[in-house]
Amino acid sequence: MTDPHPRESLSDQIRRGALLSTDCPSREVLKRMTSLWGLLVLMILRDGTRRFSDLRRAAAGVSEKMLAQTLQGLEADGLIDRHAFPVIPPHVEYSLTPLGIEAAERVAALADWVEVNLPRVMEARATRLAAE
Amino acid sequence: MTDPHPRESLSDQIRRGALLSTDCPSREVLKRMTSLWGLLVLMILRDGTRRFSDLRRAAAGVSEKMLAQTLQGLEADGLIDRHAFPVIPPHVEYSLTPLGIEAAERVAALADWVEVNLPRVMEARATRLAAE
DNA sequence: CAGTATCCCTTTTGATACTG
DNA sequence: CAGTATCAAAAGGGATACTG
Repeated sequence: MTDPHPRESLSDQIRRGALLSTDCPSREVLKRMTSLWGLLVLMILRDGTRRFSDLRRAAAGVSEKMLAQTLQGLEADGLIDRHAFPVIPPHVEYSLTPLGIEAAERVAALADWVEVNLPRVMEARATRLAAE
Repeated sequence: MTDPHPRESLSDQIRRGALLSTDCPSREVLKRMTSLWGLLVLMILRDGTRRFSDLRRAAAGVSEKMLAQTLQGLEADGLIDRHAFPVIPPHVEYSLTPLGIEAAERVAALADWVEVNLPRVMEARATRLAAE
């Protein structure tokens, strides 16, 4: 079994097809982080610990199924912690791990860039539309 | 028509549902940037101008349909430039716009983080698996 | 070469109902 | 409360054939 991530530049990895190739796990990790709900969960949890139902409210529009799926994926990746209190009714809290804090920062940087530059993007779309 | 992006903190926008709400265009922009092919195209073009067929080779596995669709989306967003030479056979070159260069940097930062920290993520997944 | 058009299959997602 | 199970709807994406 060869290491799919030798020490070479990122663009070299792209050329070699290692980065994000179908069989590279990084693709899945990136997907979970940049999916709409994954991204929202990471950003919401930057503000602190949240319960399942809090997250449902904060990530407006998410279904129970998708939220549960998203949380499980991020937890498996080690980006968030799940702490269940053994009480009835159930009480479960989610929070970012140190790894998740780092990840959330990058994701937030990207989302922030889009928010800040959205006017420029919208202008580009309008200009293009007007030209037709 | 009210401005969906007033000057308030990002987390306030999330709470208000403005960021990435179904009817906010930022969601679509982010989606194009973080889609597998969108991300790859942005990163490949960081190395310089490429022709359509070059991109097909560089982004191994992409279909003509998806590449064309991706390029049109990124072009409409003002992230890449399309320059068609009026010759036969056709010759079309794609490159990053100044806006696209900024965007590509953020995307690359995220992808780099995932690549660098993949071992930590994989370890988290393995640990979790072993605990069952 | 650089696409577009069409068909079809797979994956994703949402609604709803149910459980510990 | 915090999920799981199930089914139907919708979107995503590939293979192929065709065009300027």
